[in-house]
Parts: sequence; C-alpha cells; structure tokens
Amino acid sequence: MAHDIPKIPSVTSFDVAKLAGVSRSAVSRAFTPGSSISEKTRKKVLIAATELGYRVNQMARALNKQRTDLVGMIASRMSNPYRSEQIDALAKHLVREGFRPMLFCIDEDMDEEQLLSILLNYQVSGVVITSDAPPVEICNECARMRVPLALVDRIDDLPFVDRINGDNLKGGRMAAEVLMSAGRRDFIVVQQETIGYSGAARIAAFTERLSQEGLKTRVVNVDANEYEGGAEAVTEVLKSLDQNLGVFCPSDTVALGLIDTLRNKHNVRIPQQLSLIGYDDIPQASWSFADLTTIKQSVDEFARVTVELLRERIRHPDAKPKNKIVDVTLVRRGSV
Amino acid sequence: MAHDIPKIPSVTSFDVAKLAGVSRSAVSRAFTPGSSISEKTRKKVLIAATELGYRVNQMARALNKQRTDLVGMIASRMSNPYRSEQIDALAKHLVREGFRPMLFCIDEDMDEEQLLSILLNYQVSGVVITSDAPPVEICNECARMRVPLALVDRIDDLPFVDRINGDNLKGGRMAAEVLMSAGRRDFIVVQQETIGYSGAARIAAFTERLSQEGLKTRVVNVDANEYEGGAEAVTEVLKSLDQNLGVFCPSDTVALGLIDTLRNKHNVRIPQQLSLIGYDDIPQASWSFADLTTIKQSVDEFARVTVELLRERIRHPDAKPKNKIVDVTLVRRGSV
DNA sequence: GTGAAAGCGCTAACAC
DNA sequence: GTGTTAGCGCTTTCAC
Repeated sequence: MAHDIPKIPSVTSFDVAKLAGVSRSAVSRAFTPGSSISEKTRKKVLIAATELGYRVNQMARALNKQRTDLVGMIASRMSNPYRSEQIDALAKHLVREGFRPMLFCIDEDMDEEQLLSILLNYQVSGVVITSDAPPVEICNECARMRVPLALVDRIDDLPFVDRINGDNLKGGRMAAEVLMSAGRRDFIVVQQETIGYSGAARIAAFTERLSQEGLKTRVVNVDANEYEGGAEAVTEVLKSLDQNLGVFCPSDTVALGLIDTLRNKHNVRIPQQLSLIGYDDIPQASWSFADLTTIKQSVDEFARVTVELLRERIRHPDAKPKNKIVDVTLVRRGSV
Repeated sequence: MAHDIPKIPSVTSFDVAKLAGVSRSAVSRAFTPGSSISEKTRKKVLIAATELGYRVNQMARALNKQRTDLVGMIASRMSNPYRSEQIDALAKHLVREGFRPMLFCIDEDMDEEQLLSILLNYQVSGVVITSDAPPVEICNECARMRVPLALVDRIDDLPFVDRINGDNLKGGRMAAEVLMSAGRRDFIVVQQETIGYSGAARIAAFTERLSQEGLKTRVVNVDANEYEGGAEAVTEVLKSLDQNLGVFCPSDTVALGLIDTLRNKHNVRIPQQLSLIGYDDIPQASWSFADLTTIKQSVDEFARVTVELLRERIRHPDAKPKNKIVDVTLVRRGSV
C-alpha cells in the first residue's frame, strides 16, 4: 500500500516538555488558562509545542477532569425549518463558547436508554433538548446525575434543569391584537394533535386575549403536523369563510400549509377574505406565495441564552432551576 | 444548597469486577463484542454491571484505543432544507452504526485552524464534509493524519479521501429530456455565483444533452443564493418569455425562488408559459404554490453510503479513494 | 513557579 | 478463557 503522505505520529506533552526543557506539568499548565505559570516558561512551551505541532489530547484531559466539553443536542423534526435554524444557531454558539456539540436527531422509535447511555458514557458537559416529545427518562437521569440540562421550548419542571422559552404569552396576545385591529371578529386557531407546550401556551394566550374583548375562538384540531396539518385545516376554515375570519396558527409550518392550500387550491384571496397569522418567522414565511404575518422568535437569542444557562449550571450544578424568557416581535406582512 | 436527588458516584469496571468476582479484564471483555470470554462469565459481569448501573467510560476507552467513535460532520448553509435533511439522515445513520456525530456548522468567517484542532484533539474516528465551500486545510490535514474523511457532493481529489456524489450526469440529462419532451426548444439554466461542484456538473450534463440535439442553452448568472437567487433570475427569464422556454435550476431552493416570484409577482402561468425543473426534491417542492418537477436525491441513501465508506476506511486507512455515485430519480409534478 | 509522583478508567499483551 | 501487568496522555496534589 502506497503512503504518498507520511502519517504523522502523535506528539505528546512529554515530547514538548523535553524540547522546551521543562516538565510535563509545565506543559499542562501552559495549556490551562488561569494556572500559575511564569510568562517565560509559557512562551518556551508554546514555541516548542508549535514546532512539534502539539495538540492537547482531549480524551486524556477528559479522563482526568471527569468531564468533556461535549454538549449533547437532542432534536426532533429537523424537517421543520425553525428547528434546523435553531440547531444551526446553537451549534455555532456552543463552539464559539468552547463546547463541542454532539447531535442526536430523534424520532418516534428512538431508544431513550441507548441515547442516555451515549450521553453519560461520553461524560458530556451538558445537554440541550429541543424536541416536542419529551424524552422523560433522559431528563430525569440528567437531573439525577447532575448533568447540566437545558430545555428549549419546554415546560417540564425538574430540579436542576433550566428552561428557555419564547414569550408565548406576549406572542399569543399580539397575534390576537393584530387580527382584531384588522377588523376580524370571528376566530379560528389551528391545533395539531401533537402540539407541544409552546403551541398550547400561545393558543391559550391568544384565546384569553380575545375573550377579554368578549370574542370567542374556535379550535380546529388536525391530525397531521406542519404543512400537512395546515392543509388539513382548510376544510374547516372554508366553512367559516363567509364570516369575518381571523386565523391563528401557532407555527409557521402549519400556517404555510393553510395559506398555500387556501390560495392555490381554493382561490381564496388573503387578506381580503380572511386574515392569517403564524408563529416563528421561518424563512419561507417571507416568500411571495405566503407573505405571512407572523411572530418572530430569534433563534440566535435562544442559542445565546441557552449556552449562558449551561455555563452557569456547570459552575453551580445544584442551583435552583432558571427560567429564561426570550422576547418575540411582530413581523407584519400581507396575510393580515 | 439542597440536594433533593442524590448524586450517584460513578461506578468503574473495578467495582463491577469485584461484585462479579472476576478481573477487570473480564469486565472489559464482556463489553467488547468479539472478545474471547465464556458465556458464563459474560452473564455474571452483565448482571453485576446492571445492578451497579455501570457504563463503560468512553473517554478511558478512547484514550486507550487512540480513537473515539466520534465523527465530525461539517456543514454549511443549514438554511437550505436539503442540507438539514442530509444532516438529519446522516446523524441518524451514524448513531445507528455506533458512531457519535459532532456537528460543526460553518460559514464564511469560520476558523479552519480551530475546527481542525477540535477534530484532531478529539481524535475523531472520521469526518464528513457536506459544504459547498471547501475547507481545504481541513481536507488536507485529515488526509495527512489518516483521519477517515468522506466528502459529500464534492469532487476534490485527495489521497485517502472518499467521495459520495449524486448521479449528476444522469440528473442533468434527465432534466434536459423532460424539458424537451414537454416541447421546449429554448433553454435557460440559472447559475449561482457560489455554485459548487455538483451544480456545475448538473449544468454541464444538461447543456451537453441538449447540444446533442442541436439545442442551445443560455446561462443566467445570479449573485444571490437559494431563494433570492431564483428571484433574481426572474428579470432575465421574463425577457425570454415569448419563446418556447424551459428553465433548469440545479437546486430546488433556487427554483422555488424563481417559480414563486414568477407566479405570484408577475402572474406568469406555469407550465403554460414556460417549463421549470429543479433539483433535490426538498419538501417545499411539493407545496401547492410550487408543484415543482424535480430530480430527487435520496438523503437516506447518501447517508447510508457515507457511513459505509467511513467504516471501510477505518478498516483500511490507506486504501485508495473510493467514489460512490448515488442514483437519482425524476419526480414529475406540474411545473413542466 | 516548578517538578515528581500518583492516578483518571480502560484495554491489550502476556502468561497461565 | 482468565488474571496480571503495563500503559494510553493528561492533570493535579504535594513538596520544594
């Protein structure tokens, strides 16, 4: 077998120590921020290290510290653009902050026990869960083992577990207000069978705000998720069309299914015949076919806060759970 | 600080060995598939392990084996639904095959050197790159260090580096043929500034197939990517509208920007006034507003093949590069 | 501020 | 098939 390129043998702290004329401890300290080492030796070590192409072996370090910088990200439904934006942002922030994201995409038939094993076997520094279906066992076990855990868009009340949520109360209310100020008086909210905590909270806030004005909301339940769920809601929406209708979908993917089907299969004119508002502001919401008014949640802000909470919890594993709320804003487009 | 839940101290192979009345090697063997151990002791060990809640410490194992089961996935443009589908599929396959995916989302201002450091520091078992912009340094260094590397949708010719590509030749030809059999005689292909290898290959195949029939293709260059790129192409497309036009976008995201803008901003009727075909078959291509005919690449098949190549290369790091082609199929919808 | 020594938890080579 | 022994490469008391 030809070896066109020579394989480089791995260089250890011992080699660096020898070349720099110091001990291995010195090398270790040179690569450990905040350890007591003179600037002079640090320089010497760094020079030797560069010369040899030394990199500290994280496995050895982890074995010692009983902790890696690995962070498990558990995600479901990556087909939802909001989810993949979230993961994208989270992965970037984690790396920037010195963590190393491991990605686990789960679905219905995932093996909770196996996943937990992996997480624990690798002694992850933390876990972030952004999925609708709660992997209960994982949450409990993380809490129990004091593995820092951050729950995004989830409300589960667990000891030692932090949560990050959008301001669903504000978002739901804003949706109601936008629809009202567009002159709508009759309301439908589309609810997927598998609705999560966030969706439910948004709907509750929406309904509540309307009832303050003495207005009623009808809930249309659909079996499918995302786009298909929206398409499914069309039947019910069409029935109410002669009234002064405002529709709220607590997720853009659903709203997009609805608006697309309404416009392109049933020639409904929006916003002339009805107003529609979504939630999340995924990229597709701004596409011409949709031109969807929606409530924007900043994935970047979510990611920032999540990493921040993780950091804090690593410092204080036994602190009581924190609950962060991320602001939401209205994005006005043509569907209202 | 209250400790509502007791923290469990970590249990080592030593503890299990003691309880099972065997040596630590026996414990190790019980957890190493294919090692020589009697069924009887294996049982004993497993029972003891379960009782104590033992999990093998991957860091220690890795330190020993000089290799983790970590696989780095390097991805760009997660906003492209095709990309996130790819990552989703890849992550699932990797886990199923015993690997642990680390995710690195890169953009223009990423630090190649830092990323490389991470990969090497963690002694990853392999790296998969699915990004348009080639992180050259990373590729070279992986080859050099014999870190198994798989390139998805890339053509870079590197020693010890495997590649997985869709059948761009077939795909490009099919696109041409579909358009021709719809009676089109005048062709435009939309090309983004940042087009990657795959896109270029598809365009080449498309153009070539048409020229076999004596038909010419005009390339429209756009500066923006994805949806915006498609929207940008509209101006040029409209100019050619009175002719018998067929348009090919080597990526669905671009095609969607084009078709959406054409239909919803310029009232162009498709396929009456022109035929349009895309590439990838992302979920949005099937939405009503688009109803886009496209060339489907199976992300699942991509993932399967990629993991397979990784496995092989781990066994034979010095084998010569393999080149796998994944089949593509036509998905007929209403845009042609 | 620095080095020596003792592990972190595991696997592999070697005897038996 | 099984136990013993010797590390994997690093960090970390503990003296100095």
